[in-house]
This record gives sequence, C-alpha cells and structure tokens, in this order.
Amino acid sequence: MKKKNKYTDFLNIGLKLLKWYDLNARDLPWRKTKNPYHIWVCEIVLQQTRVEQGKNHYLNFVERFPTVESLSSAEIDEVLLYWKGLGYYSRAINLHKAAQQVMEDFGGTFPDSFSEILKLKGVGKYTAAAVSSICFEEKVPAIDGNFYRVLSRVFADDFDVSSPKAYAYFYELALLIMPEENPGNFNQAIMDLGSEICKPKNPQCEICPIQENCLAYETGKVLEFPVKSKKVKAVDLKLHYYYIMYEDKFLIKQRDDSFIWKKLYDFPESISQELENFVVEEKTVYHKLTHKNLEISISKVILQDKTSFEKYAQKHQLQITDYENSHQKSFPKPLENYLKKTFEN
DNA sequence: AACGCGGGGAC
DNA sequence: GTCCCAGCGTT
Repeated sequence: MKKKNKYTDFLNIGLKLLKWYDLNARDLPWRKTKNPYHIWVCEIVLQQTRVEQGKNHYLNFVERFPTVESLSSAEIDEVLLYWKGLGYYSRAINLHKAAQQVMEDFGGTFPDSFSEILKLKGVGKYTAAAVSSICFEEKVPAIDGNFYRVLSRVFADDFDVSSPKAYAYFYELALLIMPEENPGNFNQAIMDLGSEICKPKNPQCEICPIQENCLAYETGKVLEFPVKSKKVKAVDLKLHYYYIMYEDKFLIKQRDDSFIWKKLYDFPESISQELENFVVEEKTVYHKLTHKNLEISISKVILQDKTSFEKYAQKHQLQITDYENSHQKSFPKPLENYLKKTFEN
C-alpha cells in the first residue's frame, strides 16, 4: 500500500486539532457563552495580553457592563477604571467608542459577520475573525501570534512573521488545514495549542497531537520558527511630576489621548514660579515598559494655605482629590505605586 | 512599511 | 537582561 504523503494531508491536521480540542480545551470563562458582545470584549482584553493576566479584568468588565448598551452609556473614566493595569489603554477608549457605534450604526444589535464586525473601532482582522467564527460559525481563520508560530513550525516556513505581508501569507496556509465545520473551535484549538503545547520556549512536542505532521519537529528545528526580523529597541525617557498637596488632598489632571497612558490621570508636569519655594523633596522611581525605560522624578510640594491651594487648582485646571477618591480614577502603574507608598506610611 | 502603545510572566 | 502575549491605529 502506498503511503500517503503526511505533509500534504493538510485537512487531516485541522481535523486532528478539532478532536484534540474536544478533549483538551482549557476551561475559560468566555467559553461558556456565544454572546458576541462578551466574546468581543474578551478578544479586546486579550490582545497582546496573556490569559492569566486578562481573565479577571474580563470577568469584572462584563459584570459591570453586561450589555453593549450599558457600555455605550458609561462614562469613559469608569470604563478606564475597569481597564486599570491592563495597558494599551486605547483599547478601552476604542471599545467604548465601538459600543456607541453598535448603538448608532447597528441599531443596538451586535454585527454578525466578519466584514461588519471589522467596521468597529479597535477591531482588526484578527478580532473580527475570532468573533465571527466563534459566535457565527463563519469560516475565517483568526491569525494571531499563536497561528504564526504553529503554522510556521508545521510547515517549517521561514516567512518573516513581522512582515506586513505575513497576515495574508499565513491566511492562505491556514485555509489549507481549516475544516469546513466548527471554525470557531478550530481557531480556539490553535490558540490552546499555541499557548499550552506549541510554546515559544519549551514546546511540549512529546504530547503534541500533530507532532507527526510537523516538519520543524521532524527536522529538529522547532525553535528556529517562527522567523521574526523586527527588533525592538527600548528608549530612555524622563518624566517629571509635581505632587502638590495640602493636608490630605493633592492635585491631578487627565492625560490627553496621545503618547502613553491615554486618558489616564496623573500629576501636573510643571509648576508656576510661585510654588518653587514649597518643594520639599524629590523622589525618583524607575519603570520599565516594553519599549521604554522610564525615569520618573516626583517633586513633592506642600502648601499650607487652603485658599491658595484651591486657587492654584482652579487657575491651572487641576482636580483636587484625596487618596480615597483617587481609587475612582485610573492612574499609570508607577504613579499608583507612588500613591500607595505615600499613603500607607 | 514602520512605529507607538503597557504590563506582566517565563526563562 | 530578552522575548512574547487571543493586535490595532496612525503616518
């Protein structure tokens, strides 16, 4: 009997993954629902974010905003409060805008196809594919980091995944192995395989359901894939803040939606001459972001006079708050840490 | 095509 | 320290 070429038996790979998923799917909260609004929120939360990091944020978010209508009518500050600590804050801003988009452009009904979902702010091809396949059984591969890794290994393909053309390229590869039925499960199977088995480091090839279909495994080159050319360089950046206080109150402002920490709250970044004499100390904290090394110096300014404190706030359009109240706002991580340290002494 | 955008976990 | 994560928007 002639042996079938295992590397060209593409569809079999997809079927194996579906079978594997049936038995090994992770038990995750969003897998109990096909509510497109919830799946959408989940997908946005999990962009560039590990499941363990995003899980609680997802649960809290859909508990507070259970429907697209409830999200659309919320204040952006509260939406950001529920996003606190997740990073990439434009995701929350776009999520909020897109909820209003659903109310206005889609009559309050969440769109039910890839091309319509794609119109939502903050939704790209990956997210539109994930939601439409999971909730509406649309056969479209959700090409994310897991997909790049799994496919480039299975086919031992050195196509540069950091190239803008990678999406289209791997999309075609994905269609080769994607079964007609259960596209949502297929996409989630790739995600689970990528995060549990076909990991960037320490891949668990011994227990991989498609080990015998994997060209990289057979040639002992699993760790050579995926190929990624783009290099990220961290830049050093200095920020200076003024922590202006009177008794237990202090002054904050809201950031704009450019640069880092969009729409989050922080402290004034400058002071007028008259306050220079009231600076009592300066602390420096360091904070590492993915592409930035931040050096943040914070000068403490203590005012003794209530009236001048309030007048200063009004003149420079700063909000007066206290520690208790500041919990209703979303602050960047390093500033949250600073506040915590300041008030827990 | 290249870059900006957070925070955290694994190694 | 490095890499990467259920990516997207802007230029």
